[in-house]
Amino acid sequence: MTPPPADVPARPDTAAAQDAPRYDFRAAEPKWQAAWDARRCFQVPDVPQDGRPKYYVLEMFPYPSGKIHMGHVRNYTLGDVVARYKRARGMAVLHPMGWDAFGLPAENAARERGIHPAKWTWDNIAAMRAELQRMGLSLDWTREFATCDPAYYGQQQKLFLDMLAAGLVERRESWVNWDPVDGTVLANEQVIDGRGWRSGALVEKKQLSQWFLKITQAAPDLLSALDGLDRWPDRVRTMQANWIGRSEGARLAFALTAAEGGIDSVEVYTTRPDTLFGMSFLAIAPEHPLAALVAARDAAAADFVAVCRSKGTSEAVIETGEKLGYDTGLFVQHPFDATQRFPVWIANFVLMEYGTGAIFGCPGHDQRDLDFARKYGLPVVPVVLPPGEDATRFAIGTRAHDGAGRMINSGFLDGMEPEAAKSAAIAELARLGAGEGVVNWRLRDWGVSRQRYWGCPIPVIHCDACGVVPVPRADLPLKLPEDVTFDRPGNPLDHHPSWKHVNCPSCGAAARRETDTFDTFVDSSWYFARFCSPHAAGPVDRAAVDHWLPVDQYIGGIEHAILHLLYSRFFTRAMRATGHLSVDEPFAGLFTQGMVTHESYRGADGRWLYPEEVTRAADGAASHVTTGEAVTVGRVEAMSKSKRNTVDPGAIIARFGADTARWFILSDNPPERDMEWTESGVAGAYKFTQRVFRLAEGLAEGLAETPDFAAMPAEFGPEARALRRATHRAIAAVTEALDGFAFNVAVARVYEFANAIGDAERAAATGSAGLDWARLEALRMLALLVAPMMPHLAEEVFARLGGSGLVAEQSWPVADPALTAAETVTIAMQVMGKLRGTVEMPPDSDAAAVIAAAEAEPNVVRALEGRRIVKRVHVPNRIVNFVVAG
RNA sequence: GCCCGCCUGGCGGAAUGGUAGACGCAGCGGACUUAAAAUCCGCAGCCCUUCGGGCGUACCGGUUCGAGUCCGGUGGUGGGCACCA
Repeated sequence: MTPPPADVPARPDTAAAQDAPRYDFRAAEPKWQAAWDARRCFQVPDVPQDGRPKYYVLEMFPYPSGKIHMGHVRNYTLGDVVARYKRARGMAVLHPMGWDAFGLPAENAARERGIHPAKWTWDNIAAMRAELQRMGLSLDWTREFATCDPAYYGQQQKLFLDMLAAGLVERRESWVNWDPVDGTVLANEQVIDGRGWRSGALVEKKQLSQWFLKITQAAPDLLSALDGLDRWPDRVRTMQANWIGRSEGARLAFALTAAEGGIDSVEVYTTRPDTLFGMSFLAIAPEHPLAALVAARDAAAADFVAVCRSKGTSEAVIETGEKLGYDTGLFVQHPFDATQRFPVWIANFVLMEYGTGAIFGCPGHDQRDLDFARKYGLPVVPVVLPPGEDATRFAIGTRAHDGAGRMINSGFLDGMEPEAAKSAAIAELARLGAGEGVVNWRLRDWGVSRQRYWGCPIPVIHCDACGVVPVPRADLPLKLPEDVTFDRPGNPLDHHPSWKHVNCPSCGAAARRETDTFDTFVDSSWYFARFCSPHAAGPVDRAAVDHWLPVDQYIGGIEHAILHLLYSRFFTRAMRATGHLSVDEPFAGLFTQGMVTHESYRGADGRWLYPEEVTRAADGAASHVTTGEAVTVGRVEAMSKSKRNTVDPGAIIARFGADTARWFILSDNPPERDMEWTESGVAGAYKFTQRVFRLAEGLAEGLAETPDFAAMPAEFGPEARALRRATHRAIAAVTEALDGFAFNVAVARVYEFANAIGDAERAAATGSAGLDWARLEALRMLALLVAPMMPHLAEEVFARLGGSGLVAEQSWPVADPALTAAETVTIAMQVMGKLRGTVEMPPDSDAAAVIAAAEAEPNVVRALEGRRIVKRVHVPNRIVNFVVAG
């Protein structure tokens, strides 16, 4: 075990400090967790009858990697604060937890270490569950499930068959990243610089027949319903809207001057039909059917297509790579002027998945087209003249002009603005029968087939006579075979000796099971619904989902802003269409948290070092704890295993306690921002847990007997009144902060409150009337206010102050407005917006009184000297501002 | 490349268009202690010589009596880009 860094206090359990009473979290945390458990504080029925309003809090469930990381601690702490707070506010809170348990890492572990994916996964779940339970989360563990359990994925298979029957599923060809050496499909993240991560082989695109969920059918609804998601962050809604990508444009056909293998025209989608007269070439995707025809007779074209194919399927790679083209020698005619001909190029930046897989190139007004035209010496004709430019001299340089202006060089469109020209061009295309105005969507159908073992089997059978036949429902769940090996490349399901060989349920002839499994995004697209009735015989219990859905507050990482959330929104619609639930949106409220970051460290030899291997001297110099060699402190960045800048939550909780970890993670900064984990921050949070405990002990020990909380004194002295004002202001402020997800502000208000209690403790010797009672009130309220954040400490303090029952079962306190009112307000006095002083006034003083007070202030008088007051601005209880002339 | 964020003292951050820097961390000074740790109290944006004044929320510009906050642009930095979860 490595010694603690120099700036962290000695281990609390061995620290000297015999004089100060110490909060023993090691005893308290398990004790209160057991107490909550015994009282089943956090369990709710599938269909409650007690009339409390429902509140469903959900954090994105974890992938069971084996250990929780700080991102989990942050996510589940945020959710737990909400759950505990809403429960205290009188709501029936559903707060479940489970495991997103299928996925690639389990197969990687199997290949690398020979562990079966199931054993690896279930062992990881057991370890992570224990860690989560030590955090003291208010979870209903009776609802726990893992997606790799047939009890879950069998229900998912039923949902799929329902969607198949409802016409929401389709089988078709699509392109995948193929590793020819490993004989396997690669995820984009497994393609590194165009090569397979394990084999190093050049990756190629390959076409496979795959299952698709028809999410594009829902595109208009998925887009328009975003408006109603008013408790989602705007940026997530914007990102989804852009992803769905509705655009208005034109679809038009360009006739080839000579037909190629039966193809006599190329269809193009464009959002800029107004710029058709600026065309200088036509470009098709390397996967376009016409490209294949050309490649069949032209070896150089075939080579070019093969090079493009080696780039993989990632859009980021395609769009950032060098723009390359191949001139096919073919020509198309301009739809408005058949005498004009343009070359047809195959271009690597044209995406087959978007529009029609072909574009017309207008270099003057599209940057990508311009880059391409400059590279290959194609003409650049400006057709939109920017305002203030001279048509006879305007030319495009290295920047395409995509802004406003008037049409030039454009025949019948000349003089129009682009918007009008779009309509006119579309009308003309329609008149000529060459094209039409269309709405296009960027969103593509959701390919759910994966050539992997550790996923939910797709429940269909392929029969030569009958085609695709669903697995009979009586045979569900269709379980994964357990006797699989990972000693050779490819999908173990595919080369299992017997699993895929079945008889056709329809005709009885020999047939083959589908050996693909579902994308793990399918598993996570309906788990929130299953949590409502995790033991139901069907996918969901209708009464349970009707009661609990939608999720009132969903919390997770911003990295899921698009795919997971969009797929879940689609799945909810598909489940409604197939009669499983009634809501149309799964998540009424969404909160996206930032990442947890840490400094990174490198030793003299360039190796990354773990934080516990590094110690910092007083001057900030870093060195290795054992060798003493100098350490380079690197950037603060997201915790990752490769940079070794991770901090193990298990170690933190063992050393400082769960409440300390929770408190620090909440206090550091606003939850939507990235937070930096620092050792001094944890130490500070730990000190505060002790301070709260000491404040409570200070009252309990300083008095012969604890005041009777039920008997409020008739009279309070000035100190007691001040404390009571602080107490009720803290209640109001913490409540407001929690409602607004401003947990760091809630923490700050608690600190202020604790400072006020400390002041009262020192004043206690004066014997101020009612002060002991006010201190008891303050400390009990403090316990209630910190309870969502530090639940164990809250219970301990509350119990020591004579509270009966559990804090977890107490109602949230309510501030008394009579006690929170201010006696005076501070009004800022400005001259021309510059602060010249402040004045104390009774609240809601009228303008004349405030202005008179300001004009009597020497500093203001000095600033006004020799100037004429033009205007006096008065904002009640805030400021007075003199506008002067001269 | 495209889409979306973020940028305030040494650090994390606070601030319905109305006193910028609450609160915490680190720091400095003091109390307590034989001493240290722990604890408690106080100070603290930068600059000018003080009463007082100037500057200051990445940078440039705009709207406003008044801008960290609203608008336009620039720079830096982070997330996503469809088979990682």
